[in-house]
Amino acid sequence: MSSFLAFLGFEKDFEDNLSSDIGSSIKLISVKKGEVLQKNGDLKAKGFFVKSGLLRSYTIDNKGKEHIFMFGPEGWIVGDMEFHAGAPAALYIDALEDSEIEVIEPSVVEEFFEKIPLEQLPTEIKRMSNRLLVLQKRIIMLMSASVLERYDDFVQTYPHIVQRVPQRMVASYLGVTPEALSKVKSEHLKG
Amino acid sequence: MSSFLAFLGFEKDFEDNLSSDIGSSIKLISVKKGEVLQKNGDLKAKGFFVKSGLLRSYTIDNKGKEHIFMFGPEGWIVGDMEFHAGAPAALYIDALEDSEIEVIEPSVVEEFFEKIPLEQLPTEIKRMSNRLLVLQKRIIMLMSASVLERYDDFVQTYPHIVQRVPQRMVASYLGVTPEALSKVKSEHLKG
DNA sequence: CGTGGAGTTGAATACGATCAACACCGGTGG
DNA sequence: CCACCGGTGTTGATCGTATTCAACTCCACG
Repeated sequence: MSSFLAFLGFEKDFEDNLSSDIGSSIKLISVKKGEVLQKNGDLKAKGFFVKSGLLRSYTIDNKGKEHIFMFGPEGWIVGDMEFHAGAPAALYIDALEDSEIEVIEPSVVEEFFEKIPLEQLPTEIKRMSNRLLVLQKRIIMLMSASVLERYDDFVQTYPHIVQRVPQRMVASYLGVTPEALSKVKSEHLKG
Repeated sequence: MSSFLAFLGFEKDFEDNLSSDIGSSIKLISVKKGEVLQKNGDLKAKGFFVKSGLLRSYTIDNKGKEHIFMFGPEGWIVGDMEFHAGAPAALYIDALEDSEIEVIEPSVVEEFFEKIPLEQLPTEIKRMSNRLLVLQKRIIMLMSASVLERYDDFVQTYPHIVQRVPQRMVASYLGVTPEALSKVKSEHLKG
């Protein structure tokens, strides 16, 4: 049984496939680097379970600048929380590497609720609450930590991601420009 | 049945008491304005269901500045997501008004999982996912919206809160200084 | 009255954004 | 093999915005 409630929380579950849980409504696709899976404004946002490769979700503000909301390496589920209301998607989602993706239709979530074994529930709940914790921490960092502190925290929390994405995307995730991150890092080395 | 999974997601549930669900491990307390319910570093963070009054959760950064993470008016549950790991609390929680509070021990969450009626589950899940959506939106706003945009969004989303807390606390929630918010607002009126 | 918290305003400062130039590297094609 | 190119990252100069520090007003409350 894979982590399905995790759809809601983008939780990691490395071991198996979603499709073994719920046969219907899940299809496997291959996407190439740069391919867009979901656009801002799309109706009926979907979930994307990453079997291999790397996705990202992001917004584009009214000045055309990208802001990365999250990265999705193997075993993670990338999705837009707007999905549950059937509301238009707030996030873009595209591939940073060639990837194998299982696409989860919103309707499957309902289906899942009727099928979940009870003993599985606490685990799923913990995974969701863990995601809430991650978002809580991100908000606190954005409000109260310096760029350097946020960068150090990111490197420590996601060391594998740092090596796979260009630095300008880390900057985007941290909420600063690539130039600012570059300068802060070089300042740090001198200090 | 009140919203208990909501503990994880700070969800609102106006109608009834938590204590009717699970007799044990819940105690009712009265706190006065200014009273501190939880400190940063406390072991075993608790949940606080607000029967009446108003709570807030916040951090204090290494320069001594407060940053409000959330407000908790009647019917909301305020808590620190660190609770689930038994980790030290990351947030302070105190009362902005005299309040009646039901204190939820972490152990009760486990107990709840064994008792929840199945037909209640989808509702609880939706509430949790709604909280994830709220946090997602907050992150996006912090990264991509101006102070004025964030303020307008806050007023529209929580009109009742704006009237009950001093403006400096709204500024703290938005991630700016009270002076900056004051100036942005007066600029806006002229324009 | 007087006191303290809240909000506003102004001046100086700090920090990140913006704009521009350049070095570096990895591919591609001549 | 080399010349070219696009993407990336660095650095510098300038600009804009929020922070900081300070003074002042306003009000609620003793």
